[in-house]
Amino acid sequence: MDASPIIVWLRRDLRLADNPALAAAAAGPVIPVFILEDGEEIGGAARWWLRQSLADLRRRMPLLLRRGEPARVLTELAAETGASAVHWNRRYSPAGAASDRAAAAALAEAGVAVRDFPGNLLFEPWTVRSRAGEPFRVFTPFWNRCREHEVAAPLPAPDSLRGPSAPPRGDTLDSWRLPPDDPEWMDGLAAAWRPGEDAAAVRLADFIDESLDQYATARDRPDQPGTSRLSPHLSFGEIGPRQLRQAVGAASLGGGEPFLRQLGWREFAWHLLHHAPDMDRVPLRPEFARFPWRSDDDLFEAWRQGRTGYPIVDAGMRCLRRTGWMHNRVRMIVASFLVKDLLMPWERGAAWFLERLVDADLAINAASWQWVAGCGTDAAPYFRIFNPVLQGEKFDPRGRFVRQWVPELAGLPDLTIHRPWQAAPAALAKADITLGQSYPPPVVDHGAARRRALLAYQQARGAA
DNA sequence: TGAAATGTTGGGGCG
DNA sequence: ACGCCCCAACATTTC
Repeated sequence: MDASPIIVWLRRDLRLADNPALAAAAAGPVIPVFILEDGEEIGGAARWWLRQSLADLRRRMPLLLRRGEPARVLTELAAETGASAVHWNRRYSPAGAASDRAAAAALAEAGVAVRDFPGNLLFEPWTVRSRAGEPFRVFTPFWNRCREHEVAAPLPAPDSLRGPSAPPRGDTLDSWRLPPDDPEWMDGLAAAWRPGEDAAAVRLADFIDESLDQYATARDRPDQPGTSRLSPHLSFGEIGPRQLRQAVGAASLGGGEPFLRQLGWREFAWHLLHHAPDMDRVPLRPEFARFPWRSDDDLFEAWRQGRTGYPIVDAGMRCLRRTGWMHNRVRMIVASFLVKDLLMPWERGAAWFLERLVDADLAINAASWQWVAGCGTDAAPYFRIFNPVLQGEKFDPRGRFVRQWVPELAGLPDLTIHRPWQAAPAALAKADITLGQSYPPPVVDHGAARRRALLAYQQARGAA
């Protein structure tokens, strides 16, 4: 007689390798299921990625698709298939954890065993504590403490997966209509990315071969391919952090430490969100609740479309629109510009990032925007204001990145590519640029904007 | 994981 | 030869 099957509920862990929930079930018949949850908030670019990633996974395992409330879907599926247990790898967002608790309760009620596993983070957020037993609020001591913890080695993919003798039926992927009906920017995503576990492994191997050794310095250069570009693969769990840690550690190249440190920021963000579940909406520093933001739809639209008149900002925003991704250095620059030069509330920028980033990650996004805005606990001080011209000249010195995404400026010489309004009339004419027509003049003067931001900060601090 | 304002120093032009 | 001034260049402070 066939052993009763185990349901493996896959979420943002769309992989076969290093998947503890799957590995623990694979000895007998397995029913892997992905559930499209009612009311789940997922941005347009992420929906596109999810569609591709699920399609890829279904070519490699008999993945069942169902939609609805997980507690109901899973109890029904267990009853239908006679499954004895449901496995999953834990998730850590407030909504995700609540949904998991509800599912666990319903399954227990129905007499179905539940086993949950760690696998999407290196360290469970509640296990990292200071000597005093408190959660950390500053990155460096957090990361130092993490290094004292053991990390399990990644698990191999199961040798084989066996389904039940009578496989249940589910939805078709197409019926979910995941990607928005907007071909204009879907094409850009398709040209830039190949979702899926195999593609993630190739990307990791290429990164280690080509870029890891110089990562410490090259990672700051948007004009060079120095970063891993693994973020969307990691976000969807096509590769797990333990796999990254092992692969990079084994390479023992120069960039290993700084790369793992970046993984550390991911861990820290989820640590913070675990202990401050409203961090995506509420500033961690309470005095920022009364900050005099100036929401302005026209300026926000200029930022979103990449028409601020600051080339490095516009290049980044257009790259995001087109590819669903932006270099981390450029994310800091455009975020600083929105929050400090335009005095716009950081939540508006955060919402746009979640809508358009293929690597949209609730915790990292909230922690990073709060870091830039200065309202996080371990944040850049508010008076630390990026100058978009100097940042551009420092990190894109030949203007290669700007020329790629703001082609109307391509004819300007390197000397003025980051400050076209200072180019000589002859140089503008030669490059076929008319400021105000082919390219906008700066929407704000950075010097004046900086002074205004400092004033607003003092005002908010005084009022607190 | 800043940048601007302010302070200090030392070489060289010049009367 | 000497003192004075100018101003890069660098360092420190401030936001």
